[in-house]
Order: sequence, then structure tokens, then C-alpha cells
Amino acid sequence: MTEKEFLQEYDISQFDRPSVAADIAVLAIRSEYTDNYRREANKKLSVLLVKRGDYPYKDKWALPGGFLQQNETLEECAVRKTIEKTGVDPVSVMPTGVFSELDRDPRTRVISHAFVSVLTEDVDIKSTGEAGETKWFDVEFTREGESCTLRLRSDNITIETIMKRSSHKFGNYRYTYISGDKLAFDHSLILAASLSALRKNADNYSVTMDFLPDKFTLNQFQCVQEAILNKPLLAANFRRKAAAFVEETDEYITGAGHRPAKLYTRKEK
Amino acid sequence: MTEKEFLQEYDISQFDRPSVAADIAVLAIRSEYTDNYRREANKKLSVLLVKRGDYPYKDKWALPGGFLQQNETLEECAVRKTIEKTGVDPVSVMPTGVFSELDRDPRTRVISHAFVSVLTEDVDIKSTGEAGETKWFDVEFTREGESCTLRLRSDNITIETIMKRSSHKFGNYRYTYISGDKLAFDHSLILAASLSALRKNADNYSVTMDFLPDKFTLNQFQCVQEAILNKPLLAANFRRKAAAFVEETDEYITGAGHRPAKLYTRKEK
DNA sequence: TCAAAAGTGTTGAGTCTACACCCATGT
DNA sequence: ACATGGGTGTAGACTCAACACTTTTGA
Repeated sequence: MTEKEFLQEYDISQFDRPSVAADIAVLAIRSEYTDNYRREANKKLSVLLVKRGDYPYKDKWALPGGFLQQNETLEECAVRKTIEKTGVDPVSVMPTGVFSELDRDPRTRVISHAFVSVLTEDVDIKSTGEAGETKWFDVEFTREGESCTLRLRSDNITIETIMKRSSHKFGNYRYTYISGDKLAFDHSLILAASLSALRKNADNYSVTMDFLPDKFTLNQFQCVQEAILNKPLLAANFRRKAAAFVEETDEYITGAGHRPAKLYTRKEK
Repeated sequence: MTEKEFLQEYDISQFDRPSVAADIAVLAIRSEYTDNYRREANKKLSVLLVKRGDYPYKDKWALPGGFLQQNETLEECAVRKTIEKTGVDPVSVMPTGVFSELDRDPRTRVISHAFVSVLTEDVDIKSTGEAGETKWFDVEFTREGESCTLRLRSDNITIETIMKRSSHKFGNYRYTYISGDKLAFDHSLILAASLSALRKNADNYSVTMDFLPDKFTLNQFQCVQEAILNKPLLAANFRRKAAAFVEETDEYITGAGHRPAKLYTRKEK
């Protein structure tokens, strides 16, 4: 069955209203390998993609996601679909935008709600990569003037998309495709918009903190912040600014070959 | 026909998926009356509400809004519905959140997309108030500790709702009803969330500017900013900060009984 | 003439950046 | 011992709130 046949047989008449879906960019802060027992590993941002098994966009890589069920909210849908399709629990999800353009999906009208999640604790990548259908891709998202480049890399796969940053009304950016590889549907554009929404919001430290575990060191916090903003921060200054958002505990992390780090919690309010 | 009969006769079986809707808080900066030809009028924030003519929530006040059609995006739907129901053109609309809780609407499952619009030029209120079905309400939205009060006033109508600010994940607040009057559906909660999203975003001056006309004076800009943030700003400081976001023209506004004000435009990028 | 907004200058308080420096630890 | 991250101090640059002051207008 070709994609064309598939689409012809798709009974669009049963749908006289849009379908409602959630798509989610699950990001992880991954540590690069280091052979120095003391030195902190470099951190890279990765995104979790799923290879589509069916038409449309068969064999293309896509963000996990799917249609909303009657007994769940959109946030619950995003979490459920991610677990079903990848085995990864995205823990908490942040909304990043709604995509309601008319021709997003060749089957029928679909309104997609985009979310982003950042996993700040080490993820066991092997357990999620079964059958080659689910993979983590290193993310590089850069901008030179008008055009933005989204580069996704995993093993021997590279997906590179050139986009234009178009609208910036109300502080939110949208992107349009120019050239290069594409993810399924408009997922390249959704991923780009979600990354820029995440970066914009992460300027406020409290947003970043919502992705951290209950107890964390200031260095963990800083690594997440640096990975999201994609720039290094001076530890001395970071810790002073972060102090306004956290509360000390009397627990420490030891065993890293240097002075123990105090654990902190999110400050309420 | 009572509300109960109406709901019993509503054929819910025709819907095996959620309906998709947009609801919009149209705000206007309204000038209070002044008898001094020179003195600038006080500015008040008002919201446009529609009295429901049908079940459910017959005779309750509601935000304008309605169901998405197949040939429009959600933004277009919000604009179309506002014009249809009130005769007011909201010009440009900012998304403020999605409400996908299961029991928002007694008829069937409805996913509502909230928008806000701020009208910065004087609106002819009389032309929109036909048949008493559409009215502007002065808005007061205050918070003391845990509980928030939303007070809406128009002529002899006062709608006062007490709510609790509940979740603040990722920088966005949600509200839950405690006591007092209610708008139709969960529109009190949507309005509260939209107002706080607007205030949060308006910290960035460029968001406020997206609601201004193509040419504006710095005083106009400041009045909008003050109405949204609900606090006075020092003109000298405001103008220096705003300078980064605007470009001069060589046009002036005269006739106000004082030195002419230069017109500015939004600075691109 | 004069009150009001338009617009500029200045001062002192506070914040942020960069860097120097000491502390505590596991190998 | 020592490299490394944990953590504090501080000088200079920068930003910002407050207020004083001058300019220009219409009635």
C-alpha cells in the first residue's frame, strides 16, 4: 500500500471536526563520556524521537504524541503517549504552543498542542532504544540572522533543517521551513518553536527549577540552565542569583573527589 | 424548556471526540470623564462580556467565543466569533492558555483555547451594547495572600468572584473557584488566567507594543502599560526604557493644550 | 498667563560581571 | 599532594527609581 492509496482509503467523512492531539519534545541533559574521575562531564541536550511505522510519513522521525482520549487532559495525553511510544516518563510537561494551521496533517484536520519536558537526571538510553524505533538525538539549534539551523544527530543519522524565524508577536516565535531534511508532519517547526519557548521561559530560573528533582545541588541546577540556554555561566554569580529561588537542606552529596555539595529544594512561592 | 430538559435532549452520541473552541478576553483601555481640557483622563481596564441567550448558563455573562470551523485557525476563530457576537474587532489576539479539563462544559467535552486582546484606541461603547446582550465591564483583579478577587462592574451590575491561585508551574498561574458570582462555564477562571498571563508578559514592553496602533505617542504606550500592570510609572524613566523598543517618526500630535508629542513606531526586531 | 504634558539631566542605590581567593574532598 | 568543584568577597560597570528642571502648547 502506497502513501497515496492509504490516503485515498482514509475515510475523512467520519470527521466533521478537527482531531485533537498532543506532541511533546522530551529533552534530556546527557553527560558526555569523561575519563577523569573528578572532572564534571560536559552536558549535551538531546531530544527523543520516534520512527513512524505507518503512513503518513512512514519511516520518518517524529516527536512522540497522539490523539487525545475522552478521559484525559492534554497534559495527561502528552505523558501517556510518550510512555506508550518510548517507555520514557517525561515527568512534568510545559505547554509551548498550539498548532492549528489547516493542512498540518494529510489525513484530516488536526489541532496539535505542543509540550516540552526536560529530564534532568541521567536517563538509561539503552532501555529506550528498542528495535531502532526510538532514539535520542543530540540537539543543536543555532541562528544566524534570518535563518535558523536545527541539527539532530544520533549515531550515523543526521537530520539538518534550515528554517526561517517568522513571527515574533507577543514574544513567541514561529518558524517556517526553508530547506534540508524534515521530521514527520510539521514536527521540525514544532520542535523549533518549543526550543525557543523553553529558552525564553528559562530566563526565569523558576521555570528551569520545575524540571529538577525534589533535591538537587546548585551545580545540577546550573548544568540544566546552561544546557537550556546553551551558554556557560559563572558559578559564583549563578549561585547568588539562584539563592533567591531555593532553600537549603542539611544534606550533602559526597563521593565526587571534591568538597561535598549541599542539597537544595525549590523555595515555595 | 429547562436546562435539565435541554441537556437530556442534547445528543451527546454524535460527539465521540472533543469539540474545539476559542474564548477571548477583549480588554479596552477606557478613559474616564474629565472636565479639564488639558488634563489627561484616568484610564481604566474593561472587559467585553456577552449575556448568554441559550442553555447552558442561560442569562449568565460569558466571554465571547465559540466552536472552531474547518476553514480557520484558532486565532481566526477567536476574531470571527468576537465580531459575530459583539461587533467589536479585536484586531490582534494573544494566546493565554488551553483549558482541557473534562467537565468544563455540560453538553460535551470541549477544549477551549483562551486568547486576550487589548484595544488601545478609544472604542465606541454605545455601538456595541445593543439589546443589553453585550457590555463592557470595568475590571479589578486583586490578590491578598492566597485568595484573588475579580470584580467586574457595569452600570448596576457587579460580578464579584473569589478565587484561589493554585498552580504556578512553568510561570503560568491557574485559578480555582472559591465563592461569589460566576461567569458562564469556567470563564471566570479563564479570565483570571488570561489577565495574569497578560500581566506577566507585559513586563516585556514589546508584548504591550503589539497591541498599539502603527503610530503612537510614548504617553499612549505608557497608559497601556500602566493599565495592564495596574500601577503608575514615572514618565521620565518609562520613556528611556521604551526608547529601546520604538523608532521616531517626524510627525507630531498637536491640539492637546500642551507641547506636541512625537509619534513613534515599533522598532523592527 | 499658566497648567499640563513633553522631554532631558542627575544623583544615589542597587544589581550584575568578572575574577581572585579559600575550603573540603577522593584518589 | 593536588586537581577539582563548592563556596565567598569585591571592585568596577552598568542599570534603575526618584526627582529637579526646561520646553511648548491652547485656552
